[in-house]
Amino acid sequence: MSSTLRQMFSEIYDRLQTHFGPTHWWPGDTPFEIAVGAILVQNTAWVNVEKAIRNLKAADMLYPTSILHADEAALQKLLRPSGFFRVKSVRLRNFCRYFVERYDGDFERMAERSLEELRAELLQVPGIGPETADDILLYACNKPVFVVDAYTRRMLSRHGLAKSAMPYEELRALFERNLDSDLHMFKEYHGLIVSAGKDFCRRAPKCELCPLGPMLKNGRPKQ
DNA sequence: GACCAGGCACATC
DNA sequence: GATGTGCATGGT
Repeated sequence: MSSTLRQMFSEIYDRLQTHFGPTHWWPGDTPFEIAVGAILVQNTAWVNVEKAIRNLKAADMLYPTSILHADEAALQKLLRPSGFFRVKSVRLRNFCRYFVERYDGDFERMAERSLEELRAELLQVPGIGPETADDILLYACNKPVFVVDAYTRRMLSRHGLAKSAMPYEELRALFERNLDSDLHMFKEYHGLIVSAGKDFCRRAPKCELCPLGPMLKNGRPKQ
């Protein structure tokens, strides 16, 4: 059974890759922009996050110290299009404070530490939960961790591979147990799930266009 | 005009 | 420890 799951996770990746090609996920010019996006995208559509990031860039504010010392009302105004702007301004500042005080705003220095140490630290920052921490670890710090998000849950539950209520850590472990630990592949796998989630799995209970459709039946691989 | 979107923290039971 | 709720904008 374990080897079956392993084969299945591998085939899911292959099929998505064949269908979508390279995703080059996550979008963002710098690791800091990636971290900001990871916080702003919490329970929010990405198109709205892009607007807020554009605002930050236009205001020349997309730097840890700029955000840290920004006027609260001014920061909130820039974040407005991404929703939840009052909590997000606080969460963004919490991350920037940690990042500047501990690593002098330098992702290379941050990445010198181990995955486990960084994950524990990030989860201590108020406003950074498991998914946001793993986004930052994988795409900004280049640590091989598998990101689980709403699309991932949806894909697994739609295809009968896991219950959507399964806790985050269990889902992450499920992937990490059944995949080789490979940074590039983890980045692409998540990018592919996002692509598939956006294009095929948003509403339909059965997504007939889904590249995984023909493979999965009741959670078992179809020969 | 309802409903949803790549979460998280906190309160309550 | 499970479950519910506030946070808020913008697209469908």
